[in-house]
Amino acid sequence: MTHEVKEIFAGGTPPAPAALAAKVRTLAPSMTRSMQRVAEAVAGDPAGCAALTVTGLAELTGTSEATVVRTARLLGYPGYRDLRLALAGLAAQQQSGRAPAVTADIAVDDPIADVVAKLAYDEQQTLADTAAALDTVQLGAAVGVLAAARRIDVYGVGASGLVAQDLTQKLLRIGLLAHAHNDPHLAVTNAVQLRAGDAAVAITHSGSTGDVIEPLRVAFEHGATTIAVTGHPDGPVTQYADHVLTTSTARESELRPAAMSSRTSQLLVVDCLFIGVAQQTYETAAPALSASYEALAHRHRTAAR
Amino acid sequence: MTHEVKEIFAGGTPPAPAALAAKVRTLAPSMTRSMQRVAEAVAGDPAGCAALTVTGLAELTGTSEATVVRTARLLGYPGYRDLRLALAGLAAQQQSGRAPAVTADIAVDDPIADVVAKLAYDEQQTLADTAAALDTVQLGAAVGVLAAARRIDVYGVGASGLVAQDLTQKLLRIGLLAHAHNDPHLAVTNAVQLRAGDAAVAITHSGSTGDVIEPLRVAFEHGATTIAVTGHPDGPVTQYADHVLTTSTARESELRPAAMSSRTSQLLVVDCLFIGVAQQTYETAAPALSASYEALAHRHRTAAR
DNA sequence: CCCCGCCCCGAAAATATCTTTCATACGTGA
DNA sequence: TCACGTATGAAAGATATTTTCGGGGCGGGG
Repeated sequence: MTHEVKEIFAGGTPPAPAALAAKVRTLAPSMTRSMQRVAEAVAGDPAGCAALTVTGLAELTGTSEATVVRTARLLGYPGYRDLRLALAGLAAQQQSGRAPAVTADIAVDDPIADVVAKLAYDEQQTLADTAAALDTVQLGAAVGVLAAARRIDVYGVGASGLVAQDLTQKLLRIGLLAHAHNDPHLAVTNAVQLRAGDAAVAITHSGSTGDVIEPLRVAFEHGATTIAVTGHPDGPVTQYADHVLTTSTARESELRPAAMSSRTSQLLVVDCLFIGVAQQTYETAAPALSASYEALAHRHRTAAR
Repeated sequence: MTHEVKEIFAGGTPPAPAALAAKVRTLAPSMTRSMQRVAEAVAGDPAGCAALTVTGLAELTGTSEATVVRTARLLGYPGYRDLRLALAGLAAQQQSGRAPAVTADIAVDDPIADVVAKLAYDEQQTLADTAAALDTVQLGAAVGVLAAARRIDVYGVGASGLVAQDLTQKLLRIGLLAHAHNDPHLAVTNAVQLRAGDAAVAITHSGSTGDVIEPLRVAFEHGATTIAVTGHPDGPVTQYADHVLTTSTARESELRPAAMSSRTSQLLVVDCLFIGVAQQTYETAAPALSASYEALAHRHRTAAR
């Protein structure tokens, strides 16, 4: 069963071009120890690994050929051969293009200027990873669903709750009927009302937040079209999701909780959703946007510009 | 014998990195007809050829596998396998070189993939700008204020309200007494309670949002230390701010409201504040962080492994 | 005009590489 | 402790690559 799911997922995701490091991080938790060793080697030294055959990489990581192939599959490639090609591409990009730039962790005694630089760099990296790994087909489908939905419910708690509210605020601005639910009970209560033609969006980094999965399940079972925005596409939440949008998972450190970069990633996805929907509903969205600007204008003391 | 010579030559020339087209031209005269066909195909469509096996490329060029291998040798690679890897690298380079052309605005008819690329690029740009423009002295001072504050009130409405909540969530996690106010009336009511030793933070992009300025003024006048996070440091809000943190102002377009990039910018500033405070209060912050992780753990259905 | 020899070229054998299968060992929960 | 499911590597099986080898075109000499 589990394998079936994995294979379907792998099939749906076309071979990643340069978002490999991100994918490794995203999928690392669902990997076995041996596979993690392989993934680590691959992410750590793309150029070096590209020079190795299956057997070589297996020996290097102290595993077997089978494990290497399995890892390649999990990362979304048909086999090791293709992973190797992608690796070669990645290596070439790294070498020619931008600085590989070592992301040092933020330390307790870093001066504040370093903190700013490191944080900015990390968030930029997160954005790049997310954009590279985002499945545009799924995104397009999700946009279509939202644009056509009679009503949109968005679920998220904690840090993801803010992202849910952000999406809702934006959708409301272009005249769509959206609502963000923070309270799990109320969320479920409202989810019961949904039916075919409605849309439900669940936002959860872990992919296993019960408080968010539950309303999505109810919405799903009542016939609403469901969308999951998660960093763990193999988590339980995807069971009830018609469309899955994957956010990138950056490694966290003691001082920097995962919530920070997952939020950046989620916001990018949400922004893409919003722009996509705005494009599709441009006729109504544009006037609605201007209207909301004007309505807000008088809340500013002086026209600041 | 002839082979010996070729091998020596190949050995002396390290695998070409990206100067493949040049090499093809240089060596073309010394190639036989069939080999020229292969070389031409390779130079003309690296990406396409990288996807082909020896047999595939042989068929495409109407030649045989042997000829393909011979061509690869002539180009300086040990065999076709290595040529293929180089080809993949070249293709990746070409593609990435094309990407930076996304400076343009987002148009109504942009395909979804372009939207993703442009949004990601813009937000990255915003981050870079913000980090570069951020006054680390002011930031350091603000961090000191928050770390020492008895109580922290954060004001923000609309999109900035979410940023206010984000900051509050984080500060609460490390054991500080923080509260976000969305309701302007309640915000003012609470601001009256503040006094010296307390801190108030106002978040407003325009710098002229009355609903946010008002509570900050009250807090300021009651002796609290005040911090403004704004994109318009010359706006009214700074009158009542002891410390001003400037967020970057990106141009907005019809489809992309200013709220989008200002939010990115604000979040970076808020993250920097948070990390700074966490550093200064590390002794208490670290245990508080771990505690909040554990408290949350049981809200996840299954340990995602 | 025909013959001879050189070397380009591709078919097929030989080899390397990748993939799949299967049995074992490991860890986990009852 | 046992039973079950899962992870893992050894080896068989399938592909891809490389090598070998002989046919055949082309130019020069007879």
